[in-house]
Amino acid sequence: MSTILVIEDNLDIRENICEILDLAGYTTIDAENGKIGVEKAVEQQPDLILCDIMMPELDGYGVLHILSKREETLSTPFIFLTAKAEKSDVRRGMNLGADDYITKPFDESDLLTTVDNRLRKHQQIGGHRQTDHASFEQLFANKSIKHYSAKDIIFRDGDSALNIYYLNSGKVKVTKMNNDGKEAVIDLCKPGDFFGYWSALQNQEHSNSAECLENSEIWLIPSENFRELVMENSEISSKFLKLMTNNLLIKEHKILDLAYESVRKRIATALLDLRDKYSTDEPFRMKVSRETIASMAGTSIETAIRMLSEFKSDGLIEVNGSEIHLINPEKLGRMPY
Amino acid sequence: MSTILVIEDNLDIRENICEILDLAGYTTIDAENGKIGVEKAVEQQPDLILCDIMMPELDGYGVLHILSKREETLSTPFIFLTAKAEKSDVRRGMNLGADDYITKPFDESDLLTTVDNRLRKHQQIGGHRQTDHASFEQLFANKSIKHYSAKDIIFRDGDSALNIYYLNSGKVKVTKMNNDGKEAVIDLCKPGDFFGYWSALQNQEHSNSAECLENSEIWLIPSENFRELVMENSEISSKFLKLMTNNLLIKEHKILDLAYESVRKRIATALLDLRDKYSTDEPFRMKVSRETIASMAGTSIETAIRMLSEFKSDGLIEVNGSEIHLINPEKLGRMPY
DNA sequence: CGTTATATTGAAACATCTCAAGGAGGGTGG
DNA sequence: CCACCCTCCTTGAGATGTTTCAATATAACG
Repeated sequence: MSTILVIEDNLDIRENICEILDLAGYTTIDAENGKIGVEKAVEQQPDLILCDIMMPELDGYGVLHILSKREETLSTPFIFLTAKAEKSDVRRGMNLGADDYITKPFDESDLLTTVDNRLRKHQQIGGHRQTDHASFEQLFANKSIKHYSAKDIIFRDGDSALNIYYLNSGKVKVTKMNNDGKEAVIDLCKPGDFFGYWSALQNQEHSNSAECLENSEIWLIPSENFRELVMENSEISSKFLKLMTNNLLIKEHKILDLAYESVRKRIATALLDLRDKYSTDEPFRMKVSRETIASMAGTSIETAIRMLSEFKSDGLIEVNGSEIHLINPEKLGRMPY
Repeated sequence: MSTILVIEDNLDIRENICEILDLAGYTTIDAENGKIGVEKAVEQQPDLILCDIMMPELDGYGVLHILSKREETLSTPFIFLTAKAEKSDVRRGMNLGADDYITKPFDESDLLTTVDNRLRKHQQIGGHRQTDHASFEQLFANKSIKHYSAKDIIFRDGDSALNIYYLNSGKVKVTKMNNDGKEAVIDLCKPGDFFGYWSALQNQEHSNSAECLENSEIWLIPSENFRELVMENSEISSKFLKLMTNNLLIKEHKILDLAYESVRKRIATALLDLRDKYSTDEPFRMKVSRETIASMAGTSIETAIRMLSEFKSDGLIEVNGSEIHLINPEKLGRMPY
């Protein structure tokens, strides 16, 4: 579980926050002023920092300023605590690079939701931003850029893997079809993801198909280049190893789900997956075809719809047309059956 | 599909063989004598060679002798065609390094089964032998060797990934359990396979468990070493990239199967998977618990048993106790529902 | 504004799971 | 060497979850 540093001068508030976070299963570190906060942040590298603005010694702005210069903490999510929602305070904090803010007094769920969202978002971006760094320039040296619209097929099962693909913007689903023409979603790609590279590594044909879910800009990298770089450049090969590891772990999990979980639960998981990939901001709403949802959960469209109606009457989601709106994602995740 | 070189001086027989193989979907190359055969073998590097023994110019032994010296063909499966099953002929051929032999006259299924088996076996060994080469010595430099008996747990979900594992001999299954305690087989390992390295790469805890199916010798490599080597040594990292690619493709397929195939078909697939991993020699027979089969197919033990009884009454398999014997694997693979 | 694609619902057919009970084999200790 | 226990395998029958087919409603699009 994640570690959270709480920097707050008021003892009561500090203890209260730590207690709530502890109960929610986070590990907490506390600091009673800005100076100590900075020290502990650099030393212990927490996964997220909650920090009061008004403090003696060194105020919240100062803490943020320092931490955003240091290598160790520069990308740690930073949330301000402000006594009252003074617009100007908040604006200044956000301009300095804070990720979010919470106004005091707050209730438990405010705190937990905000913390949770930021942690999740950070993991995504962490996975994302890594890719457009350093030695990846080489990889993109011979890229060609293509634009696709929704429903365009990027490649099909059986096409020879001439390129690997980097999704710069948009949404893409990677699917695989069985002999009866039923389709399963193997992967959902968000901006910053690579896809179609497994087969390219083996110098084979694509074993799956890729289709755009909305207008997308995709970078094509010749497989040849990719293979060479992977062989030579250990930075790139280890990056891809990590990508594939992640992928494998996700697929393992998916196998387990498909083997033994009920459709109801699989649909819930599909919705949460969609949120994790594509949430821009809470509350999460999104346009997805029922077909996509069904093929993410490995079930028929009708069954998928039935489950959605159940969720709707349970007050977990709202639906209008193809737009789905997650009202209570937490409960969706805790679904017992 | 694979390419097969047929070396045979008798025109009728040669054409007959090629025709059968063509119909079965193989690409064929033919050669009317040993000399031409050698030339074509070196030039076109077929995936398998069928070769008559008695031929003018250069006989079958000669062909085998030459080809087993050449880099290009040294590991290509080589099957002799002998006019009558003269024991001595056959023995001499096998001593020279032939992989199998077919006695003329033969019927279609003889030919196809033998060819099929050899191709499959070769792929396995190819996948296996690769690993104990060259720079893998470094990987094994700090290994410790452990012996486990059947049903021993090697690691559990949640253990920290201190080592990666190489199965030197025996059989291991890697499984993952869901909250209800139901287990799915994620991977079956045969000698020469690595396992438990995904989590080690990420410096995380194991996300699955590994259990021996029979007495096994396992080499443990400290994760630390492994991670360092992967970073530095591009030969190793690219080898593992390939391993993971394969793994991903297999898992993709498994996801599709679990999503939409009937239990009947999934059980058939599980049996064939077992054969592909563990067949020592045809006909295939093996001891596997019903539980393992069930968790490979993602179903309950009872259902797995019911399917096995169906297969039994359809004459596809034979069962005594926990030993299963595949009588008609081809038909098992072509199972329509 | 019509036409097509997509979403929704119902009811029956079907596959699979669960629970329950019995059988076969293998090993252990008396 | 036999009786017993334990584990694993097998079968039955009812309950349940899921799919399918068919009909209708709604949304999307040019």
